[in-house]
Amino acid sequence: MEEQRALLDERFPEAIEGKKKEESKRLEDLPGVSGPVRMRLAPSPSGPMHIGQSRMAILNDEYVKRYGGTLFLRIEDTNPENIDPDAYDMIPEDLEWLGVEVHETVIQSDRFELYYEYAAKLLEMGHAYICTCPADEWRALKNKGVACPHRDEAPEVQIERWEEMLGGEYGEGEAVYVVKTDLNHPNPAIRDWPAFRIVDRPHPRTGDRYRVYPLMNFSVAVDDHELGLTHVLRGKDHLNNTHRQMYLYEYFGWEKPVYIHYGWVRMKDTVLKTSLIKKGIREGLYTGWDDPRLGTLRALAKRGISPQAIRRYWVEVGLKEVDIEFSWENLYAYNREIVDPVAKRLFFVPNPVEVRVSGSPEMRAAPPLHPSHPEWGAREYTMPPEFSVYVPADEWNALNPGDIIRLKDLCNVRKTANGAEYAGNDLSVLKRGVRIIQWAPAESPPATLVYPDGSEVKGKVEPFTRRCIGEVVQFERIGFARLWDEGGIRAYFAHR
RNA sequence: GCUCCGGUGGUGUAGCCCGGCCAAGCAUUUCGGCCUUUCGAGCCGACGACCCGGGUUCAAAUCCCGGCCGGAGCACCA
Repeated sequence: MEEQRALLDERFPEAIEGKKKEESKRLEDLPGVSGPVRMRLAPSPSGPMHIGQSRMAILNDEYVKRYGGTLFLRIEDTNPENIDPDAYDMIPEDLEWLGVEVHETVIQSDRFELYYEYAAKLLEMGHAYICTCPADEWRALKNKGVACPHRDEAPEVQIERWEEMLGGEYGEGEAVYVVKTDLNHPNPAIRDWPAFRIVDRPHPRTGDRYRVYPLMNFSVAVDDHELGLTHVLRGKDHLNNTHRQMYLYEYFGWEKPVYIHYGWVRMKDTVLKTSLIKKGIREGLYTGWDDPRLGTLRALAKRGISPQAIRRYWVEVGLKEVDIEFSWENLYAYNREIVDPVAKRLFFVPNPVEVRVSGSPEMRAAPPLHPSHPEWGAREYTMPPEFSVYVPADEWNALNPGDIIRLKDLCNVRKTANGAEYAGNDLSVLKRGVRIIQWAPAESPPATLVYPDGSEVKGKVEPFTRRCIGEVVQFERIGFARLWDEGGIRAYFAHR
């Protein structure tokens, strides 16, 4: 694929750039930009990235590239119960594939001391407390707008309890660090929120060195400030979190970044949920993170969906707060535009039937590798007299004896009672409505075409296919697919 | 239930802030036609939308009110 890309760049730079310019819409300008921007991607390391998550990556990258500045990758691994150690490597790999340029990476589990420092300060200022009530009691009180007994105790007492919490005096669930906001806030989601909790489970990176873990709202706010972010792009599911975090900004007197909340993306028929995928892989339902049925970037890459198409898609979608329906059709259309000019044409014969053609002379077939680029050459096959070919069974069986059909770029044949006979090479029969089908020579290797729904179709591919492993090709009359050698040729279908 | 968002063709989006140039633009899909030894690409054309109801105004997709519909959050997850 990389080679194809290079080829395209070299020979037809205008094919990429020109099109992009005239057809791509420009992303809306970011409000409040004065000078370089500082933005972030903040995935949690629970698995590789999926198409949904690529939105924030692409959009952040687009803006940092437009305005100049710094893009941080911040791995949010403050919940030891939801970490896949492999994700620390998979996420950067996925970002690189997407063409997202990360300037600096920070990992939150390296920064516990920093969070603790701010936590202590906040206690001293009287804006937080350690609560040792049972969780449900505390929550019930809060929902009624009532302070729990610990809320109003003096900062010295709070500090002391905090030290005890850090020192291991409490077990899981026995103490929690809560940030005070406003108990009478009309939105109960905004009222006092927990900022640190105790977890005994070892962390994949820090082991059992820490047991007091910051919750997302605290670590995110501290890091957003520490990294000097100017703009934060986040899903609107974080709207309330933004409100919560604003209290920290107020208490500490920090300058606030510009927040932009974008809507949800509904994705029908696509498995995105990391936990479900993981379960599926474990149980053998999926072949791996790149199973073609999944919405992971790895799965899309395997099928030959290009990162450029994904970028184009998200740029078109933009940053509105409305929820949207993800459109595979639109993504495929963009991908087709990118892949069509570079994909070699090949014949795949699904459910093949072998047909003997009698009465033919020796022939040379040379179907072009690409109809728009004759200079790329052709796939060349010499057909002996009386040759055999594979053709699609359903199309062949639909013919009646005496019917003529054209083998593309080879010759015409007439169906007979038990085979076929040569019927000349006159192209004018096409005007009379003779159909053209693809074919594969007798010595063709088998191949399997794997569809995104997981179904597979067995067939034959012309021998040239062996030389295209790794590439995205177009099987004529079928569609685009990417070729892999997995102990036999397997083609993963992208789209028509 | 409470709090907060939002509603432009099948899908996505432009316009809405600063009412008229919007009898609504673009992309994609679908359907025709041309071209083509692929049912791909390309070219040409067509269908298709301002959630509803009031109000303000000479004039509303754009402003105001009400309703309806959709979504998010209300975790010691992120």
